[in-house]
Amino acid sequence: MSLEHAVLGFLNYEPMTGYELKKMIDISISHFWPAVQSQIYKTLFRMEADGWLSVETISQETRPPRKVYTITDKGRVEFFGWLETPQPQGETRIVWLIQLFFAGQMEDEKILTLLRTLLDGYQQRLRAFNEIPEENRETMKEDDPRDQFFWMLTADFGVAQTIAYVEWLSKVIHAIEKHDYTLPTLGSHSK
Amino acid sequence: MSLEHAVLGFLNYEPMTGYELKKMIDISISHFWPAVQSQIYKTLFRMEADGWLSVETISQETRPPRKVYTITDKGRVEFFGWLETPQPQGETRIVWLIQLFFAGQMEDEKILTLLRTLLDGYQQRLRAFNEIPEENRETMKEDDPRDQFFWMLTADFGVAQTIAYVEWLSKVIHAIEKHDYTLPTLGSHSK
DNA sequence: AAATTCATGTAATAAGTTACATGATTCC
DNA sequence: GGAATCATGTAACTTATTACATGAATTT
Repeated sequence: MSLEHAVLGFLNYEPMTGYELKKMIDISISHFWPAVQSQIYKTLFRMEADGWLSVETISQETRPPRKVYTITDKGRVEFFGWLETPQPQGETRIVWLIQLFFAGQMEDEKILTLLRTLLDGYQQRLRAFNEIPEENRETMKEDDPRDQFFWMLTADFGVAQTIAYVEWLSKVIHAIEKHDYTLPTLGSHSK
Repeated sequence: MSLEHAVLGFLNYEPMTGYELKKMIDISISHFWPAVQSQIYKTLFRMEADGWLSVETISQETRPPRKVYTITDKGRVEFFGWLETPQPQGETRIVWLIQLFFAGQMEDEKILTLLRTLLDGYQQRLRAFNEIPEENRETMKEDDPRDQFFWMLTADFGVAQTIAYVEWLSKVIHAIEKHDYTLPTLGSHSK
């Protein structure tokens, strides 16, 4: 499982609780690998049982005890082995492409409404991406600049992908608006 | 679940068996919504119980009986309701982006090896996409040209997305080759 | 006064994958 | 002779989501 290795990666920077991990994931890798709280806790439990992590439970008066997880040597070996192992191409599951596949059965106006809503959503997403660096630049100030480069790269990927979606949706919307049902010629993409 | 609605969409063209559905899915929507055989059979069973499909079992001498599924009125209502309902932006789960996120801990050469393997894979995928239309054009010859347009659109999306990945990976590879760790400026993407 | 933060967890459900099982027929 | 096609299914497992539960302290 990949969440496990993401957790190892984070804990290799510094020990953390599940709660803190959740926050880290949300502001970093969640746009290509989201994780909900319950899954993180379950994963940490399993990883500790597997000897990849050790736990230190620190009692608090008013709150539940903090369970601080630390990566073990075994975990570190696992992590670095994984880190240089080629991983499969990711999966893209896009429900609205199923809709589009069957859109021949819909009126143009209804299709256009759907597509415009999608375009709008992705444009918003693009704006959200551009606000990420402002928010995080402060947080990362003191970290290794080479680390920072790779962190930013993944955000840059998100931007590139979203731009591709926006451009593609615009193209399709214009084609349908002009009732131009010329079959897209798959090979003829410029560049 | 979306597989259910994809099944409704296919059965709205014509009644089919699970086996035939599997083949249809493989040559059409599998690149953005794959489905394994066991899942299709399970889904068909559930959908029939829900009254979205009806079954006709046709015995055969040597083989298991063909179970031909037909969409019901209830299923058709469900399908067309779903078809015009806005769906969420898809999810992209890409393991190698987790690797890249933590790549600060790896040597440049190892990162480059990973990235070149990925680039190669996506370029192959691109070539595979360009061979799709040749294969399917015959199969689709007699179908509604408006349907055909939307079918090809989803393949075109696959191409566009893969090109975006290829270009992005090339960019990153070149940057690392030149040891240019300038932080990507997220807002500055040309068009 | 209400919402957010901190901090843990469980239970139920859904969705998807892997692997197994059967077995004749037809194509290479 | 071996692989692919046709055609069904089950069982175990993994991964992820949703929803519930608790409860003080702090911020808005």
